[in-house]
Amino acid sequence: MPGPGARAQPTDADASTATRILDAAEILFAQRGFAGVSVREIAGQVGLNQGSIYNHFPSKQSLYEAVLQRGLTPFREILESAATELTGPDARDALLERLVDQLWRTPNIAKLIQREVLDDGEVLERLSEQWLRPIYTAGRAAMDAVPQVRESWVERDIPFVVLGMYHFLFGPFGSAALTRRVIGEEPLSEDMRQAHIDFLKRATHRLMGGA
Amino acid sequence: MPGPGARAQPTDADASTATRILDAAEILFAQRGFAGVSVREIAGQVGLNQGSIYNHFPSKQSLYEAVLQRGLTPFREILESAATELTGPDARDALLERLVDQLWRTPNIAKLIQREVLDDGEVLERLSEQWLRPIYTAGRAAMDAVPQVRESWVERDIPFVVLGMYHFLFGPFGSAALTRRVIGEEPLSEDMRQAHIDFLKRATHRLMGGA
Amino acid sequence: MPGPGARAQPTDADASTATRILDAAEILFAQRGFAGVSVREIAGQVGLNQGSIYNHFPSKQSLYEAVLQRGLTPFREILESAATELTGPDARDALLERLVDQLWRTPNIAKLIQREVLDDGEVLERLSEQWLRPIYTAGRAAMDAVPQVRESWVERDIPFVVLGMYHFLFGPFGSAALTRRVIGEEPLSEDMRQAHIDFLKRATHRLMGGA
Amino acid sequence: MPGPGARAQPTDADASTATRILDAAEILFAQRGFAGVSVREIAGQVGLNQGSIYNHFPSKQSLYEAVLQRGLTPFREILESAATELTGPDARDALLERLVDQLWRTPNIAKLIQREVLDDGEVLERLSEQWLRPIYTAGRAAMDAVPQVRESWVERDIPFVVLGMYHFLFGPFGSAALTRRVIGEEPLSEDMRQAHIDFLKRATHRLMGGA
DNA sequence: GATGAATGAGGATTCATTCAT
DNA sequence: AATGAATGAATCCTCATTCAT
Repeated sequence: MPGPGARAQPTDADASTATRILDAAEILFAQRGFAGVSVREIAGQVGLNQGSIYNHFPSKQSLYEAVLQRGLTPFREILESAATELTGPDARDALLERLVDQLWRTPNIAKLIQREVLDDGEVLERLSEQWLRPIYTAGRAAMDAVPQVRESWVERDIPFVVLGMYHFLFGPFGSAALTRRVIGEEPLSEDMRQAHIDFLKRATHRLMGGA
Repeated sequence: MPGPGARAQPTDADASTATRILDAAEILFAQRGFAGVSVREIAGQVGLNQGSIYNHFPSKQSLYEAVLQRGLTPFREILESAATELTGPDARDALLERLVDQLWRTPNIAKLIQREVLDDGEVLERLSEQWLRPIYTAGRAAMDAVPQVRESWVERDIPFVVLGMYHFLFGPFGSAALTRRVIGEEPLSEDMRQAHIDFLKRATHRLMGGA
Repeated sequence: MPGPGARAQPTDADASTATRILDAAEILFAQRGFAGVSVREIAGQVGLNQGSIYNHFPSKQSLYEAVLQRGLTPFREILESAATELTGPDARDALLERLVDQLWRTPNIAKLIQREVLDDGEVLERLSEQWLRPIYTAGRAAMDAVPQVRESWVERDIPFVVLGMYHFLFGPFGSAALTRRVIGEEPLSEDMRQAHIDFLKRATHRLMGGA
Repeated sequence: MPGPGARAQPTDADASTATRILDAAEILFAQRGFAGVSVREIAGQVGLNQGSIYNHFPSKQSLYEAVLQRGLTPFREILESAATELTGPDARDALLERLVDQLWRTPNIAKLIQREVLDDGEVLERLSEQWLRPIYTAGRAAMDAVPQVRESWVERDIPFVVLGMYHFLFGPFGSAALTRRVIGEEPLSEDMRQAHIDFLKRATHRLMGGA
């Protein structure tokens, strides 16, 4: 089983070329965004000629989308099963754990998602309509069903609580630089991973008013 | 007094050219990042020839930095005064209020900061060393002085609490698209601004273990 | 009396602006050629705004020509008087001395002339037709009148002898870098000036077959 | 065997693209200098898109250096073998002949070298340290060994004699325009080539005091 | 006369993409 | 599949020149 950040390392030479391209692209796009990365650079990272990329992906845009698609698929699966089962604190904790687990497996994807959110890109549009809105609705329903939540937040807070959950989940990846520079800890260590999971449960519990 | 998002609208034609360039650049850089914006586009937005930009800023990079510098100055002032006075819950709430206030005044800057954090850019480096680290140290000291905090979090959580505060503050701007698409609310409305401030206080209070 | 290379130093602030522009332009054009120098750079050297140049010269090209014109005028006068008097070795030596003298007074002009020759520029065209060809004709007639020359060179050599004279005269300026780097002497020193004059006489005497 | 000025004509369409670029660049750089030539113009001369140049040379500067490098290599070889064998008048004449021969093969290079000397460029720096200074030292030693030279020049003249040799060699190429305009002869004709060689030997002999 | 700002053309270089080999 | 070379558009930036102030 690959450890966290598996794709953050340069990939084995014997992986399929398409996979190696995806891996390199994922890292670079996560580091500098779509516009900040050139096809040449990706090719160079893979040890490939610039034009060879186009034997595997019809365009830079489609390569980018393939990266996202590959990275999002596990989340889609997690969310799909969750949407119907969000019944109580335990289910919520289980969901959180699976999400955090997956995020730590592909931290570049976490960054890419945050970039997409910042860019308000097309991918976000599709993502929103298909996965996030349903999950949000389910999540709100679940929260509404918990008396402690209803009592501890006013209606107006709820969106922020949800957004807060998003940031609690994704933040550590997008803010890795901040952690390193300001807090002085290596953000993607196994140590931090454990701490992230623990914190998430405690913080959620607290935000949920003790439930 | 200019309302929230003052600089989000194209600026008056009678403002100084440099200011109009800064305004246009701020909006575009916030929307699409440094690499995603061309000098030509900025110039076009101002109604200027491409080369005329260089009568006011020696390079695209320096224009970008000027945007950040202008946007960060108010925060610098807020943080400067705060660093010495972070004495208790009231001081904390006051600081939060001033920060949120400023963020809502210049939401583009909030996005730009999040982009800088994602990019781990040079600006972040300077920012970290000069202001964020000191503020973090002061903030941690303040938190350590509060018994409720010490009791309610384990040592390991603290960095996440701090990061969480960052996300509570900045998140709504960077995630505006998410709010609009998933939650279905207009994220930069006056309504949301009020809700943001209220939520922040409540959430902080709660994260601080009731203090 | 100004020493050699008078115009090679930045000029007095109280000289007329046009003169200061000419001085700066002369130095820069000599160093890097017409295409290698920008109007902005000249203006900067004079401490003037870019546009101010155009209060004194209608275009970069015309400034360049003014530099040449100013620099060439003394030579024109020398050559004009010489063309009619080139009667024997003494007249020849006197002409040489006056030419070398003038060249050392304005070494930048010497370089500029060599650049013009390399570029086969328009200035060279006018120069050739008006002064150089007449002087050449007169010079050849003078040489033909000297038995030692007739005897010591074949007809075919004469153009090269003349060209050689040109290079003996102008070479040390255009090749100043060579002198400095290869021979290891400071090429524009007073010492070298004296040596140049002495050498020229000896070399000419020798090339002229002892006359 | 290619005649003189072989590279002065636009090159065969079936030569390698890099070679055709080098050929076009050599001609243009010789005519107008580095700053006076645009990449677009070189590309146009080769019938290539502007950007295609960069498939063969990473920058204009490096293309320029490649032109020089290619042109200088034969001289390097000539000088390398000569530096050790400069034993007497015959060796000197042989060296001269080989140099003139090579210069007439690549007259553009002769002009380029003169431009470099005028510009005091980086190439000149490297050239000086590696080839010219050693050759100069060897040449001076050779001259010092010849009694006629010692007797016919004063110590102070020697650098000028050496510079004079340089100009006798390279002058006709850089001054081609002068020859054409003032003397009225076609400077790069086979006729002139022969005359150049003959003159050089005679002039050298004379400058060397008959040796 | 000087200035700062404007302009359009052109500077070198990079871009994503195509295509023959 | 992979490559090297080609392309046209776009990149940032500098150019000479103009003009209102």
